[in-house]
Amino acid sequence: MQKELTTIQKSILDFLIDQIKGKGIPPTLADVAKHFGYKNRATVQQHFQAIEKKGYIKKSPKLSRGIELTLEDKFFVPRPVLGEVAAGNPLTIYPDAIDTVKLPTIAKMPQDSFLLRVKGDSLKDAYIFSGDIVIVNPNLEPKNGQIVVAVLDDAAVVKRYYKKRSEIELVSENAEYKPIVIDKKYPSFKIVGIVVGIYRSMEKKAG
Amino acid sequence: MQKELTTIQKSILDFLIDQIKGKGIPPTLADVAKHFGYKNRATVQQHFQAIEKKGYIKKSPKLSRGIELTLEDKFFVPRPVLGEVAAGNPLTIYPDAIDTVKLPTIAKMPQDSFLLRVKGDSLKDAYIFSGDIVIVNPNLEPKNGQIVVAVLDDAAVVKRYYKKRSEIELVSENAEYKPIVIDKKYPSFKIVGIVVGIYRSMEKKAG
DNA sequence: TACTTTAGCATACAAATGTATGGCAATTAT
DNA sequence: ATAATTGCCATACATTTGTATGCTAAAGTA
Repeated sequence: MQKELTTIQKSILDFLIDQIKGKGIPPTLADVAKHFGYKNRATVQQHFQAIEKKGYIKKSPKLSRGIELTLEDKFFVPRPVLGEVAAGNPLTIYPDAIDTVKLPTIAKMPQDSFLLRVKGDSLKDAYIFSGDIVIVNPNLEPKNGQIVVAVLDDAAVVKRYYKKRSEIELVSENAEYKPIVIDKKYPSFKIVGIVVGIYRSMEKKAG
Repeated sequence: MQKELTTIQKSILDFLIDQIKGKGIPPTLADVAKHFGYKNRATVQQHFQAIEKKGYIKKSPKLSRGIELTLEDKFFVPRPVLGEVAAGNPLTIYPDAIDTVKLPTIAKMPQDSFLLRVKGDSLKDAYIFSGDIVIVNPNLEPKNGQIVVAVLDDAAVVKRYYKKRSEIELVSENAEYKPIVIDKKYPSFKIVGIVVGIYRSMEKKAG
């Protein structure tokens, strides 16, 4: 059983995961200190010791960057699924994480990106299906033809994005659904992010 | 265009790949020196310079373990893609997808899953498409109805698995392809593993 | 109140690490 | 024959890196 991490310890562990999974190489004490604005490596050192004591990482003494994640089998990283998003008709976004999926480490998770589970089949011609997990990057500008997550009056949809002169079209890749057309001035409309990847677990589907 | 590596440079690069892929963290000069029996780090240093000059790696100056591989896809950094596998007709497994990875290396992989890129559309009704990455676990026994990777005469296929009395049926989820029926005694048939997940990147598909 | 945990700082030090320079022998190319 | 490349070694040096120790302060707990 693992003890609870404090908020700061958690954020440091997140940074470690981010670096190891993202950059492929664990950071040094100095790297972490710099990232968090610490003036001293010893501060990070002590955080590492605390995190290791609680069993979340393992350190190889004297070895530079000798930090290993002990979390899991390394092939999958647990990530929170923030909500459900409709590929057909709009669905409500839940404020808290609704689920956790084990995301394969190959899946590129850019900084700040998050996961949503897709409901509905309006994107079936784009090969996205109900139950799939989409990886959403909120820091990218949508380009025409990309699949985006958008919010309309507190409901979220996954659609293909097309910018027109004075309006934005959100298109389903399923003839049964008609495009949603939004005037640019529409108040409660917002692009949440771009879908950069899809993951689907086969574990429970045997037939 | 990349220049040819010498035999020694190649073996050092192989070691680098092996460490980065396998251990997850690039080695230091001293690590490499020790592995090859060099009495001096400078020797490795010079090999690195030569290899970098030829474009196979990139070094971050002054940074410990600051070696990056430039060959690869980067998208699949944590795991090499071992080859392509046919969802339609059998396809040969390419050993040169990443030139150091051959099928036997499966045994060498520290964890228990590997990746294959799917070609063909025979599983489109199972929502797996050409270009998708399937995550394969070789340590599971196939159950009826599960999607498996199998090898038939040096070619690999992804199909749904059904065990009959005296034979095994590999079924495509696409009416255009007929099931492959294999007698259990068939010599060059082997189940490689079970597909436990699918990952698809959207990066390059903008339309 | 006293004690523990958390969070941060400063300083000091040994070892690890990357780098620069020069030397030497063998091979290969010009 | 000369030059360039390859492969390896030695030494020296500045940083980087991990570690140890002690100090301060805030917050929570017994």
